[in-house]
Amino acid sequence: MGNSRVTVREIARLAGVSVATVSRVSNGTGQVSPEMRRRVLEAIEKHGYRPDHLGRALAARRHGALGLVFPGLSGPYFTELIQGFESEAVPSQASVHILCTHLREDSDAQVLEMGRRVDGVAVIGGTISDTALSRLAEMVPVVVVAGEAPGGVPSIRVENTASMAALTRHLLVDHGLRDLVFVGNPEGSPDVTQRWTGFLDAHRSLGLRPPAAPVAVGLQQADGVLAAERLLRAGRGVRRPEGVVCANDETALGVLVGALGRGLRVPQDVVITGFDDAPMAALVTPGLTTVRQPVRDLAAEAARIVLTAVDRPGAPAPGDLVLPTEPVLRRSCGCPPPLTTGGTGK
Amino acid sequence: MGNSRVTVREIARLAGVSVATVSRVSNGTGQVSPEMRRRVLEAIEKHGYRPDHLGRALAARRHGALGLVFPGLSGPYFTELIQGFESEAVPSQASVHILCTHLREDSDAQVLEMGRRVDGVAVIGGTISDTALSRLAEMVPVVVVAGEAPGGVPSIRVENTASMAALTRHLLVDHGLRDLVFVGNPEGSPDVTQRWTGFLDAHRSLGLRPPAAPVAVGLQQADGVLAAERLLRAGRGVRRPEGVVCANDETALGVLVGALGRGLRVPQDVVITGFDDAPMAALVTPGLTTVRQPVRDLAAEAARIVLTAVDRPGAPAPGDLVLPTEPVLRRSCGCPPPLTTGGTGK
DNA sequence: TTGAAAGCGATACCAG
DNA sequence: CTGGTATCGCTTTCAA
Repeated sequence: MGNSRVTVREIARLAGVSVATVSRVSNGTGQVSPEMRRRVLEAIEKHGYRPDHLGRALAARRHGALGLVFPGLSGPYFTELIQGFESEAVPSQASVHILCTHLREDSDAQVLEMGRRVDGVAVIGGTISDTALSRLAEMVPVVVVAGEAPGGVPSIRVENTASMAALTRHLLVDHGLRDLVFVGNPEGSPDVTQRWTGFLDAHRSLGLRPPAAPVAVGLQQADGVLAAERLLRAGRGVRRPEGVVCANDETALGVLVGALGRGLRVPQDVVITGFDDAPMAALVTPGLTTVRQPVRDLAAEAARIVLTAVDRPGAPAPGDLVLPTEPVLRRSCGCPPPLTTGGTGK
Repeated sequence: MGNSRVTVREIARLAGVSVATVSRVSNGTGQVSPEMRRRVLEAIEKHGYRPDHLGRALAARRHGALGLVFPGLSGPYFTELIQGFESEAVPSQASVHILCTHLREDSDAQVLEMGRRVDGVAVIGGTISDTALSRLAEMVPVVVVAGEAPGGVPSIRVENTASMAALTRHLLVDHGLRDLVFVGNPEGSPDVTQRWTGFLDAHRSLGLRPPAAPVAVGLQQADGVLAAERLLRAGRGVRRPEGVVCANDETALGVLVGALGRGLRVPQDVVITGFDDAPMAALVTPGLTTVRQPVRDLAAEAARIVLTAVDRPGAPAPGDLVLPTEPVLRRSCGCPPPLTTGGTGK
């Protein structure tokens, strides 16, 4: 009961009305007499008619879809991002197209192709070239998430530098640590670049010499394990750092696993910090000191920006939004355990 | 230099040819004289014409898009799944729509709505109701991934029961362990159901009594930490299990972190195993004993099945595919460390 | 209030 | 080879 191949014309014929009337009824637009409406609804019901998305989209010249471009999604961060984005898109009847440019050569072309299939796009910072980004922005509304956007393109990100500097200062001043290392590749993502900058800033403002270079690894847990292997191997001339400041929670957890697996005690033998405040951060033993960032809100707001731009092509660009972040001190930096389990703040 | 608002008619007029010829040139179909072709290409180039996706889709009555439905993506498993799916879809010019039904009430309706926007859908098992699945299958080709499909709908999954039984037997027989527990919720996903069955089978075939119930938690790392808290708390009358068999690697890693964080030694104090052979499994210390499953292939094959069905509507359903899996014995079950780091296999 | 008809942008059949 | 034209399914003037 309800072949999906039924068209407006079909319904119009069966109800003995014009296609215009069927369209009006099925969209609730315009005025239709009760009698006509009844006849149409009956036919619609009986044949399970649902207006074809393509026909409608072509007439409206609107896809009813939003795009989301990733470098190569992995881990809780991207999961949150997708869900936050969806939480705004779905209620607006917009489906979500995703594209992982991960390691592909033709990613610029693919993103442009996506631009022809959606009404607007959110691009994660550091994913495609600025030229591609600008060209994309010429075809549809675009917002850059967690990164800098070329002129005219709005962006949204979280505060990285100051909070990472604060966290680093906490380690240097409150815990009196020296020999900190930074785990993460500043080349890879704008977020990491800014966090590395914050790490350096903290050192400099205290007149301390920061390490010359970061431990440039990726952002996955496995990368953290690799970093731990490099940093924490027993003895061997190389001095073990007092603290490992990681670009995100995932790598921090990887380092933590690596440390614990080697029999090291955290924070007594080595201090470890992350960035994100992922669910795991509060659960591991010891709890992970980190910086809380509102990933879900970030993505939801990105979706809102794009949707608004789609609805009102004339509106002024929203510029660059920066969402606040907040250090969360737990046991892994040497702070005393909180009175209740879990995080410090509510 | 190329406004995207140019249409076939525009190009036709500018090149002094008919729209049919423009279409032929831009699609490479039919025969066109070199002279015409040159004129058309020139106009196309000059105005940066690219055929509109909606117009084309409507004419072809084909969206050029595939859908992927998740329960609520999280962790490396879903990451792999998406990338595997994309790896097949993208070369076929199909964009990927995703939908996370996670915790939403109207997920059935949303999946049906998706069915109207794509040419075919892959649904992760246990995500939507069987009725919704059947109705979806009436509108577009569908394949169920990692789950059972109602009659007529093809499915693809990995072998779970036998490999989990083999792994469990290994613990019971080769390592002489008793008091094993299973971490994972069989209600939540078909994969877990089958793994729990395998766990039970191994006990029964050896005449041993398995635990009455699993530790029913989710599939994320955080759930593993919670399970560890419940299972490994010090002393307290409750006897600590000798081995913790987890439904996937993520929870196993969570349990591992929980165990190490409590100062327990693995495998000496407690044995831990997973399922997936995620990248982390080979990297942690001790290496995680697990079962390797080809997640990427699973998703790629799912995409292939859908694409084939889309291209050849008449073709017979491919039935139910089961991809092989393979136990990977590492240190966490008590096996001796391998000669080289990493897994046992190649 | 209702219907006829003109698009939306592209494809493909059928003559010429 | 090439062009005119119907068609895909729906929305939306514009008259009646």
